[in-house]
Amino acid sequence: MTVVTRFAPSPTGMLHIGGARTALFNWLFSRHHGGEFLLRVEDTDRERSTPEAVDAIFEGLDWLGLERDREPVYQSHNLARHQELVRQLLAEGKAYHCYTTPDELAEMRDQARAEGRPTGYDGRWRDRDPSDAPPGVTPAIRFKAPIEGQTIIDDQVLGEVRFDSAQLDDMILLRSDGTPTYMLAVVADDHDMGITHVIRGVDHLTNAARQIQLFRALDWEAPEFAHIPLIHGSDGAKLSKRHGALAVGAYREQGFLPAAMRNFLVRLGWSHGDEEVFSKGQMIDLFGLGAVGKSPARFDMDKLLNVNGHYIRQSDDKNLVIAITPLLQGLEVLGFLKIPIIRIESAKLARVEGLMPELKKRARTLVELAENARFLVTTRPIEMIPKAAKLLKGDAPGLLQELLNPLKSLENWSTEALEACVKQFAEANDLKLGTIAQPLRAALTGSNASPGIFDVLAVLGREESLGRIADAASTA
RNA sequence: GUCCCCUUCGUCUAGCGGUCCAGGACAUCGGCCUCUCACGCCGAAAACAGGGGUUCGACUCCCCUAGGGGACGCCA
Repeated sequence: MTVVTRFAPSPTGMLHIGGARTALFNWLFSRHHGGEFLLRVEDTDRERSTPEAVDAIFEGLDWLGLERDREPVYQSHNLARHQELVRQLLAEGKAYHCYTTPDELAEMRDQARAEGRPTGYDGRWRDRDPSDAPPGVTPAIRFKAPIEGQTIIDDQVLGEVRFDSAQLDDMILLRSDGTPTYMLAVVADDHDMGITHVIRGVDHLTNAARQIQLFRALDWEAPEFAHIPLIHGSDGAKLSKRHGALAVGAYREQGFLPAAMRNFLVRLGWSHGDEEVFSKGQMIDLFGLGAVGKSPARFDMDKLLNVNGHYIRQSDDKNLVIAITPLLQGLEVLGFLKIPIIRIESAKLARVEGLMPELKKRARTLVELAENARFLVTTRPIEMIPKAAKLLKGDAPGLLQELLNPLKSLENWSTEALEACVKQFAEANDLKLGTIAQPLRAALTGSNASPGIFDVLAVLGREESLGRIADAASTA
């Protein structure tokens, strides 16, 4: 049997971190088994679904590298089939018309809660004669759920979970306006799409029980279910925008790499011994539902940052330059067009690439990387941060002025030669290296922290370096 | 309120009855490297929620309590 999984978001919002992980697990599971990963847009909701949200979800999945097989299914397109199924259930006596109004329902729930009873629908129209139907009320259609016994979910992550059937009320299959509800649509579409494994958040656990009942009523075999624990915020509460429930697009903007995101996400709930780093291929090889934990995980930004830093260090220098070039240019939005504010000559980009091996050790996001590389592409006189300006007080300008001479006469502008030259200068003047290196750093980078100063000198080149040093020397 | 699920260092987790005075990673704190900041390396501190069982032996199995989470819509 070929494994077929699906990711079924409702396009009422962005693709957030929890949804992304659900998608990842479904994708990994299908890839591991050489099966298919499908996408279904659950847009049975009236106005709440938007095309923008659909686009955002597709973009998010693309960015994460979770390619789908087959074209996405739009649940709303299956309206006729859903309605037909309800007619069938009705004809078989497995569903019935319910004339209870929303107000009555609310009243019923309040009372049940007050009396300590389950708050579900009490089945008041289940066996009532249709001739009792009040005039002017268009009925909804409810499922005639089994009253006795238990419904058992053999969950691939949680194990066996049982619900007393009495606990599961008669859910609505078709709204009074004739549109199908989620519960019916999911079952119908999962069956029609040939879904073999449903992997989703535990918030769907009770739904699984209801859906199993529906599968039985329809005489269909239910898929396997796997309910994965939710992701909580750093304070243990439900994940909200305050602590990371951002759209995946927001993470891209913050400079996270898809590979890092995948690695971070897969480790939230899944593990393989002591291993922390997994390539796409390794994840696919190793992933299994048996190694998925049952307890909820908290979102940890520090860990994400660390993982991202790791992947940045592993990345190819050229690719990193390409990735940060737009950040370096800055983008001005004019209508639909994004236009670079600054044109950067290729010679300057070459500097960035030259220093990249050093730069990438110091960044945990692409945004940070770009910021740290910015001094390489700015034009003289460069800006100084306050801490750098401070380094250029006192003797510093004078020392830099003196350093200019040996530097100017240097034949070979290489890291090694530059290091030898500056060290010799320090020794000759009885200075600790730091005494000259720090002002030099400020002069060249405008900052008090940067990659090794000799590397910076070498990458900046003779002319630019000398110019920047002269600029700083004349601040006195 | 009813039902369901979960519970190992601050966080993510390893552990599937003895190999555990509990291992890894992030974060934290020391140290080394050192021109700064990083990277890297070395080291430290840090957990089996509590109580009962079962067993020769429980982090591992069962029960209870506590805490946390989820579901209870003519939303998905």
